[in-house]
Amino acid sequence: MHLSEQEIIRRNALQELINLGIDPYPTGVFPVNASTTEILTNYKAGSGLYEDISLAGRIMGRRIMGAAAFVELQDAFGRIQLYIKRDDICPGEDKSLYNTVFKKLLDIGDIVWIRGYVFITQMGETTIHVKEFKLLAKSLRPLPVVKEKDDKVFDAFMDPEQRYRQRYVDLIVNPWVRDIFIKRTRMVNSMREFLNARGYLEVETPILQPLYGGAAARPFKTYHNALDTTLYLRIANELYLKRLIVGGFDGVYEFSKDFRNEGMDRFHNPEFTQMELYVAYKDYYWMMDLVEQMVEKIALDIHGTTQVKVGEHLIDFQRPWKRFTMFEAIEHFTGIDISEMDEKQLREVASQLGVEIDDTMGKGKIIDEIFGEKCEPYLIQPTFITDYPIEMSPLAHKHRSKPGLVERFEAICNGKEICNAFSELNDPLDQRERFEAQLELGRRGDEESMVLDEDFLRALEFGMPPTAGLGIGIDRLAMIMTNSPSIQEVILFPQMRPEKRKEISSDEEYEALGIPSVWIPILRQAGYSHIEALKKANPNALFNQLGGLRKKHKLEVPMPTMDEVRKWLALDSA
RNA sequence: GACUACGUAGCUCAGCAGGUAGAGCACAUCCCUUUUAAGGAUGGGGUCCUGGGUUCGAAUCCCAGCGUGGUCACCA
Repeated sequence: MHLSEQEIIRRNALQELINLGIDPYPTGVFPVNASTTEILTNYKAGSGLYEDISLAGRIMGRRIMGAAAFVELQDAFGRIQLYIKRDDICPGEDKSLYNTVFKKLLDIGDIVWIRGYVFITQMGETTIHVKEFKLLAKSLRPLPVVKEKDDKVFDAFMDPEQRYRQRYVDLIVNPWVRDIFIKRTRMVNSMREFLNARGYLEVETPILQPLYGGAAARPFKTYHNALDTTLYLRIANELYLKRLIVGGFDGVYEFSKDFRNEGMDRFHNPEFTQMELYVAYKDYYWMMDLVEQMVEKIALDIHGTTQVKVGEHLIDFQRPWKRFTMFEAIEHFTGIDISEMDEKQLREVASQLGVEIDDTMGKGKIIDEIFGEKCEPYLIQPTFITDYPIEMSPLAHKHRSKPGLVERFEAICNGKEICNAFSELNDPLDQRERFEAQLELGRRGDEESMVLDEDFLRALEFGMPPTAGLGIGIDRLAMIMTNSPSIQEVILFPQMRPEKRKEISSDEEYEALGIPSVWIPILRQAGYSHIEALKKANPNALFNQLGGLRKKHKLEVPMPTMDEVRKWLALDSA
């Protein structure tokens, strides 16, 4: 394993600690009776508070001045300054706890426990005067050091690749990241409270499904050995929740991790979270009211106000939200009333508006394209769009009065869909026809068409009450509620291409080639970190390179002969 | 999938009329008992993403690949 200079220094420090009889990774319960933020908000000079406190956390900065030092300690809530004075922690003759252990063997990143009392420095900073400290865990890798003054950040750790691959570092170093995920969880908690207060039952349904349904998407496929069968990771849980409505629950919901085998971008992660809710004896109008109430509550719970800043916009979730039918929205943004048009007229409108369509698209798809291009991006404040074309909605109930449409709505916010809901289709014969239309699309090559689920139809045939259903994208909503520009910012471990680790040969492998151990690190540094690379090397070039490195590192070892080098490479010494 | 930008020290970045690799932070040594993004001095640390090509000579120019971001396409 190749270690940087700083890593070697830390490992040496680790060994020295052990030699001093200090366990660098002790176990036990370490009492903590305060937190950083609590102290910073409550402490006042002369208040008599916090005279004997214990804290644990990570060292994030050190300013050493001879026999005293200031340390930045970070716990789960924030940072506080510590003051460590040599003669306080080393009252006797032996000053090694300060001079050696603290000054030389501790580093930024180490996790420590401290005990002391709070005071305020001459600079006015609330600080803990440390009487006692203990190392809880030694850190072997240098942490990026981010500094800040007057809200200006210096050397910010912002490379997205490193931030997402090493989220633990991101969380240590960027306090706003922790904040985003706390808000996300508060959002989920807020929804759960809202739904539980109404008596709906939180359930769990299968993630591994023999048939994937409930949405139009390509699935991930897997295999179960004992059952000798193909299974799919769910793309939605809709059909299972509706089975539960058939079963007699009158309100069920699930926070569902769903999986779709499609492209990734700043709005799509292959695994994402939806909350789906189904309530019997209700319709989509009723569901709109529920969504308004729930999202308004979320904004209030997270921000204490209904107004949320998202990018350039201030979005206000206060009820009631604007409502448009899809036809009204299109007329509003384009001035064209398409409600009575046939497919030919729609095609003309599309080309007139510069909306790209192709011959395979039917009426519903064309309308959807026009809406997606001309309306959706401009809907910034939360808006309900209702009454979608039937072709696009194979699981939604026919509109009670408008032919060709279904009782469906989406809430659009910041130019993006945040939820999708309908009066659920509960007519089993109609549902069978819709599935068959989907099968036809599949036969024509649509890879995302739905598959026919006989068991689901059987359930509907037993009778499902009129039901309102809702799917709400948790990641998308979290992006809005935390003002995050990308889905990766609201998923702790977003999907990334697997990190390729460079293969590095062990010392034994080098030695097996007859290479003296002193040369092994030199060879690695010269670029031959794997013996295969070494075997391919040109012996003359290698020989010269070794000579150079020997000089550079002032090595006291004899230079190998050309013959020896050729032997390492398994060449005849000709 | 297409286009585009980027990939240099642990971190943030400079260097690109091709000529021996730089800064700040971090790290090491020494001096400093209330400092604060950075006290002072000195010093160490690089397969300049990988592989080819052009060239006497490539971090720099060209090609390919890998990785990441952005835009577009796809994703109701």
